[in-house]
Amino acid sequence: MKSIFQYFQLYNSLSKEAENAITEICSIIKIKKNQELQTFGHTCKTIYYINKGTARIYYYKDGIDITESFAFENNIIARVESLFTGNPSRKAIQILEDSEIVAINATQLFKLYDTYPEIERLFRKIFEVAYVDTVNRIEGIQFHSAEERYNALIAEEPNILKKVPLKHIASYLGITQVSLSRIRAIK
Amino acid sequence: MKSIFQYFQLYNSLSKEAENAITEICSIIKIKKNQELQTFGHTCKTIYYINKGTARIYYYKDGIDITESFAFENNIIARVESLFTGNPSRKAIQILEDSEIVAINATQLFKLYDTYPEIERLFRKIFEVAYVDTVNRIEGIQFHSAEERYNALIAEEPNILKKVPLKHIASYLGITQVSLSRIRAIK
DNA sequence: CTAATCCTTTAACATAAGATAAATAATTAC
DNA sequence: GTAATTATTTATCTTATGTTAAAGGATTAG
Repeated sequence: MKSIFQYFQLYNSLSKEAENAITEICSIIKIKKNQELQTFGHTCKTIYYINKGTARIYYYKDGIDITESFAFENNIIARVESLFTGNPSRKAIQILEDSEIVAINATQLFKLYDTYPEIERLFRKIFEVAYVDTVNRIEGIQFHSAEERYNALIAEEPNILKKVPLKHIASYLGITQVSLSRIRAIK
Repeated sequence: MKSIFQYFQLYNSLSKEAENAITEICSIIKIKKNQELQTFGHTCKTIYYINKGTARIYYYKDGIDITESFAFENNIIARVESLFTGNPSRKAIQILEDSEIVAINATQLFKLYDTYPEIERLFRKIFEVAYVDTVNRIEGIQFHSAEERYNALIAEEPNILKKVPLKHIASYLGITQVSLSRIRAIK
């Protein structure tokens, strides 16, 4: 298991004091499959890091459950549309496998930015990369067929089929479950 | 015409020294319609602010010209997939109306981050908002019809039809020009 | 272990958007 | 101002994906 500080190291190295300051505002959550880590309607004040397990961000669109994104081991998950705007989130975070999660108190984190520019820099870089990933995802959505998008997802995250129900993969890909089933049947 | 510092003020206020430091690394570019502000293949080292005019980021996908995004007066435009990764950009920036552009030298800007945490914070916030916009755009692409997306774009940017050829609007919406023409004919 | 619930597939039909081609309309270059 | 180029529309045919319904599998609760 890679620690959160090894993950941070990929973006920006931190002094021991900065690491300690972050440790102070983190807590570990053990949470079971199908539980809600965060629910709808509140302003998001937490950034999560997945030590172990799988989660998804989802919302309801015309009463239908839509998966916005998945997060797997050793990655960050946050509802940025609320975290960065202060608006209440229309989205929830659901756990898809029994998980161990680090919860970072974002209110306190943003205060640490004043004392530790290195921490502000770390999270700036983390979200810059997430931003680039999102820009690239648009290209995938607009210019690949559903079949191509499905194959690309499997190639990128080969274990996803063991971790995530197909209905969530379908909505993440922007297609119906029936369509996904048809695509899978062809092979 | 709103100055770039009035625009920055919306995100984070700057000391006079920080403003001066930024001014030092900016230059003004006057550039005519249909010119390329930046071309393919180089690592992007510039962030642009549009004082006046219109621009788009585009790329070729299987030989077809695709518009990734538009930028209008008093907004930032940057090829973040190159700026934040250091990879050469597959994308170019084209000017769509005679324009006046502020070019910010990003290499020097990133150096200023070390001296002026307030500048790092400013750009962190600018790109956090851009990131949120991109996350929201995915929702629009996946769960609205082409007609709904077209209507939403017109509602959000009513003057776009005077500024931008329909073929660019079509590729931005992820549809063919023929499809867009059909959608427009219905009304 | 069994019943109930939830997940996935299959089938039949409907529809939005793609592909290609050709006709107009608008813009640009000389 | 005219010719050449570029942009937009229209028409026809094709195809991927949506919609609805129903059946078969898998998982979960008691």
